[in-house]
Amino acid sequence: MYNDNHYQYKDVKMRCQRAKGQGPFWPSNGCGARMTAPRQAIFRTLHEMEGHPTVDEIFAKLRLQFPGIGLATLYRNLELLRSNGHVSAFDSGDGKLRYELRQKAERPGHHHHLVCRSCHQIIDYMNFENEELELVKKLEVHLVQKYKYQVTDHDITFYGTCPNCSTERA
Amino acid sequence: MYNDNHYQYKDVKMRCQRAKGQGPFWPSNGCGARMTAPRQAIFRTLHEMEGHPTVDEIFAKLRLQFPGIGLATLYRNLELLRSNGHVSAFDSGDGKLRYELRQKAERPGHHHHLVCRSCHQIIDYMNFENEELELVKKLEVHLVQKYKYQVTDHDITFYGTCPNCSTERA
DNA sequence: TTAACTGCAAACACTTTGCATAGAT
DNA sequence: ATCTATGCAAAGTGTTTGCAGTTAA
Repeated sequence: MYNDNHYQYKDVKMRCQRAKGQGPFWPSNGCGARMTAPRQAIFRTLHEMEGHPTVDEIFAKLRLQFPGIGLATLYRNLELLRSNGHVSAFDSGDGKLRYELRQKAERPGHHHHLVCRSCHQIIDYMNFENEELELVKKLEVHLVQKYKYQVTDHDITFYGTCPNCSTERA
Repeated sequence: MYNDNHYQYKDVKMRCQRAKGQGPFWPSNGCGARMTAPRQAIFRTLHEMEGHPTVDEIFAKLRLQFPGIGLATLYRNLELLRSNGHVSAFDSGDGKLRYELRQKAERPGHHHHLVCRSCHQIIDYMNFENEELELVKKLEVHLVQKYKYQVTDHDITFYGTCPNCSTERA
């Protein structure tokens, strides 16, 4: 049973996950995905969170608003969102997946990550110029030609040691 | 007990993991790391393997040469090697870590990854020109200045669908 | 009305840890 | 002689799955 039902639907468009070429949006499109209160709460929580929360961080916050929700529901929805492209999953090296809304509003420019190998802090950066975009485009075209991959996205991550961890060791 | 002892030490230089500024190399440097038969076999196996094997793939091959070795030993050594920088760990998105010798010989040029979101196949590519190197350098300098990170390395990954998985879905 | 979704708990897969023993230096 | 590494098994951790009941459409 859903323990809490006071959230209203948002204008969330969820692409159909099962068939291609079918009506692409939720709700009532015949592709199966339904908007429920727990799912609604998950969207809401993700929108409210900053950074790259882990599943348990999301779950903790979620439970404040929606006490009865189960962890499995969160996992199932995150996977659904990921496969729909609404959310991206990211492994910072500590074994826990971290999630992030792909577009909090309307594609605010993609960013990349700067990860501390020691404490797993993650910094976003988005200092890309045309230069980067050109290079990436070039690489993509090359990869498509050479390997016949349909490239959908990319990820650039720098690893290192954050100021805190540097001074700790020094 | 070590069940197999017919491997000889190699000229593997393992950086000390515990203190900085101390004698940096193994063996007999006082930093604690010792070369043992199982460890030797792990090095050897990694050298022999292509691609980005998972732990169980490494373990399977390892057992052929060194039947008595324990899985925990492999994990412990991979972590040691990773922290020493001899090996890099990489998550392709299927939840299993994949390992790769950082330098099979003498830094043969780093490569990046092209990952299939569907079957998790990984292709290496190394088509980087000066262009890329310059861009990356520029970004690194920027990141160091702005965030005070000591950047040690980076990773560029393209995601998409491989030819096999594309045709399967079509 | 029916097919999707949920919560719970049990199962899972991968990794880490405790401990007594073996081994490198 | 000392202190690290090993193998085994048990514990841990994060994630997935089976199921009976609930709910969106």
